[in-house]
Amino acid sequence: MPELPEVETIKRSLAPRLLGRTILAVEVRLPKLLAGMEPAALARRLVGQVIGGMDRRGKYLLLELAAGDRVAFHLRMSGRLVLRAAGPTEEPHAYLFFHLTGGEDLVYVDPRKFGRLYYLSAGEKLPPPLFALGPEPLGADFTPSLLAEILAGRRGAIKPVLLDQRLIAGIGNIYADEILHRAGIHPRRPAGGLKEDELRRLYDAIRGVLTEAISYRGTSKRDYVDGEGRPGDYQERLAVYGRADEPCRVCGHPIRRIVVGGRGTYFCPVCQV
DNA sequence: TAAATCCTGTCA
DNA sequence: TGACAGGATTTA
Repeated sequence: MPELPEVETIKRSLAPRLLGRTILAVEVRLPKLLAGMEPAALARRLVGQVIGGMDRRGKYLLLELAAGDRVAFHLRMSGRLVLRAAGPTEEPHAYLFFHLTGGEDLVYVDPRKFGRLYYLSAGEKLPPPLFALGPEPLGADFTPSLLAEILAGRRGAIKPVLLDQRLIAGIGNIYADEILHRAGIHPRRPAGGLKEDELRRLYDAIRGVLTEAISYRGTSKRDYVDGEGRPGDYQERLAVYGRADEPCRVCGHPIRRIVVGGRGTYFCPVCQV
């Protein structure tokens, strides 16, 4: 579900409200969420710890504990992390509860059960999926020349490259399509074959689309809400994603849907070459 | 490079 | 009823 702008929005909505709170109890209703760890072991580690802040790496949401340990959430397709008043819940897909001081619970809800949680001890090496992440596309070190390096020599289509978290961290299916439309690049173009001006447009589109989407607090197509349960607004700004047969906002030609790298892909056959 | 897999919900 | 869904890993 959530891509970089959505995870960033959740982080911003939760961070000020979680800061300084103590975890009183942990309740796990879906053990497989824990990626190998026993529910009792997680509770042992967390109870009594004070929350020091939140961070984001790619699509991972990091809950930072005052002692230096961290909890990494990956929400995958349908995960939500929300802070709300404590109390018994029979909500069908609420699978993890952090009971906090201040009378609120941090609750993880995930109908499709794809999400995962990793406990990261202070100073410990990151587990493979986090360790292997590519650069942050909004970070200072993500430069046009770094993008050129990442794409150089790749014969595969550009869209799956944008989706590969080991190459660039945080772009998902919605924003890959939006970025390629803004850049005027066909999703099946070989990644290593872009001309210099196309590379520059792609770079600007990556930073521009992601930054704009954050300012609109993410895209809510179905499940996504921020840490307070509020949907985002960027769905109203989407140029191509989910708009098959509707007119391109730039040229009026109908948007097409194809499959690229196994993912539904929306693009304008006139604007994107 | 593609398909299967993990899951449930929604929509045509 | 079948197709599809904002993700990622494993297998062929």
